[in-house]
Amino acid sequence: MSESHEIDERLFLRSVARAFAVLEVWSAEPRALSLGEIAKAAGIDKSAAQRICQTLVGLGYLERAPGGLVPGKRALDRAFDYLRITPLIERAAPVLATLRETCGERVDLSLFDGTTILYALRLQSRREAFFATLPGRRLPAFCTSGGRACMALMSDAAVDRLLSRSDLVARTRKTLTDPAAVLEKVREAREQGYACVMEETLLGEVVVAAPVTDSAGRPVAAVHIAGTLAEWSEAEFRRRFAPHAIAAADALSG
Amino acid sequence: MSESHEIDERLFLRSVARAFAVLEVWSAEPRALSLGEIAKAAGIDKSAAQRICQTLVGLGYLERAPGGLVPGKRALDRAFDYLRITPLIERAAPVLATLRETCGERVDLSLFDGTTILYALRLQSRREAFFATLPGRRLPAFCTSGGRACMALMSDAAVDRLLSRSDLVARTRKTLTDPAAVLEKVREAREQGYACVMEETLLGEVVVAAPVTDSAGRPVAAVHIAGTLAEWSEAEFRRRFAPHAIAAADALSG
DNA sequence: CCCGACGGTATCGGCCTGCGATACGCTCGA
DNA sequence: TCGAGCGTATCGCAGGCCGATACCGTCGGG
Repeated sequence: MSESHEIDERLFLRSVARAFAVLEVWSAEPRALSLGEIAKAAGIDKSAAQRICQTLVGLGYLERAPGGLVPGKRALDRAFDYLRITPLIERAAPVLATLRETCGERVDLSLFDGTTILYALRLQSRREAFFATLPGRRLPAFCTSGGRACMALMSDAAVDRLLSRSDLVARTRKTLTDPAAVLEKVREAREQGYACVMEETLLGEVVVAAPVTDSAGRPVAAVHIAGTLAEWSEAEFRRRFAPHAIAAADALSG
Repeated sequence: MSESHEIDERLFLRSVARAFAVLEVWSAEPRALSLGEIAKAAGIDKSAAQRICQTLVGLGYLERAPGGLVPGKRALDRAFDYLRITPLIERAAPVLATLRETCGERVDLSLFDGTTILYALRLQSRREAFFATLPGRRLPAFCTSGGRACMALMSDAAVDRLLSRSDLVARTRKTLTDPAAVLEKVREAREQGYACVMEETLLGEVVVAAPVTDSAGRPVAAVHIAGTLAEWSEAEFRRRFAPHAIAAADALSG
């Protein structure tokens, strides 16, 4: 995913890393897990798993449940800290609310992180029952509208590097997995100022997205507007909503 | 806050606990922090803070920012794991969406945790711009509608214990801080099946809440409906929305 | 019925890892 | 020109963590 910058291993705390490796087990296996399962999935022995889990339960980051252990409520506190401290989130909330009212479709703010995007704010549309539309969801950048919008602000070489580090696996039968094809879409987004993705993460879904930059002009996030092909044609959706996405993203940039 | 169950200290990993102590520093000091500040706030020396922060940056749980370090995006992934695994959240999402449509006011699902409640799902009303209405926010149980609704399902003795462990500090000039007065409100909630709190956490705000139980009948969460006194009288708000809160909470219980 | 596999729990000696004192170069503002 | 911060880097000692091992339940199958 994102290895940040090769950390000096002399200052690396193995026990801390193993504790987080334990917490991360549930992202691949979302159910109550036993000590043995945790140990195997995290690549540690049962003794270490025992010590780590006891500690994490004591701290509230894991909870005992019928059938084993599950993530604890403390995880929500840490996420809240992140959302509260990040100025972009605070600025984006009212902008997205307005956008949602104007457009009537689902609008999202996603954060650009390495080879992925991460939904931070999501305002569902009235008609769509939100299921699995929770903040914190992470998707690959290469096949999402927000990801491509962000890539559009990078050089072709940087886009190539990102794509080469990505796991280019198709999520639907329409997902583009050829790096050259993705790059072509990124170039189109660069020219238009927004990206449009059709059914590449969810069949029947059309999404336009515009990039949000930091003060140095680097892409850090994207504003998405998502609709369904049951109600819109691609051309009509682009024409109608792309300008709004761009305007909102601009308001949040810099 | 919630010490769960006194953990065997022979199996307690000090280095892991210190790493989380570092992460938790930002909940009291929501801004970019330097190593020295982190060390002082977490009660460790600068060397330990250096090693822990290097490790957490490498793992993505902290990020470098102008002026110091801030929480990292990985926190959102862990919160997502929690929300995805907890069956109550999944069941609650469509119920709250319907409730939001029916009532037109802000509706929340809060989780009952020790002496506090924790907002897990929040659907803002159309007219209110949401600011600081993020999931993950934690409030004391004693002065919130959801907290009192949950306490109503406990024995008086258990409520007393909870109140004695709580920090009974007023949030507004209307907050009840006398344990006996709070207990009286809890008894009222026990009789009525829901709690109503007026301006005790936010001036001008009225909230009704009903408790959600697990299969053993223990309170685990609450459904809130919140409005403003600019639009509603207490009596009218209770009459109109309490039945909906109770119905939704019942649907999620057991 | 007894066994083996699995659950969680507990113990312990030894080694390696994390500890914390210390020092360095840098950028501020006084 | 300081001194107080900042982040960074080093290093020997000590003791905290490691992981093998064992224990006691509860299953379900042979």
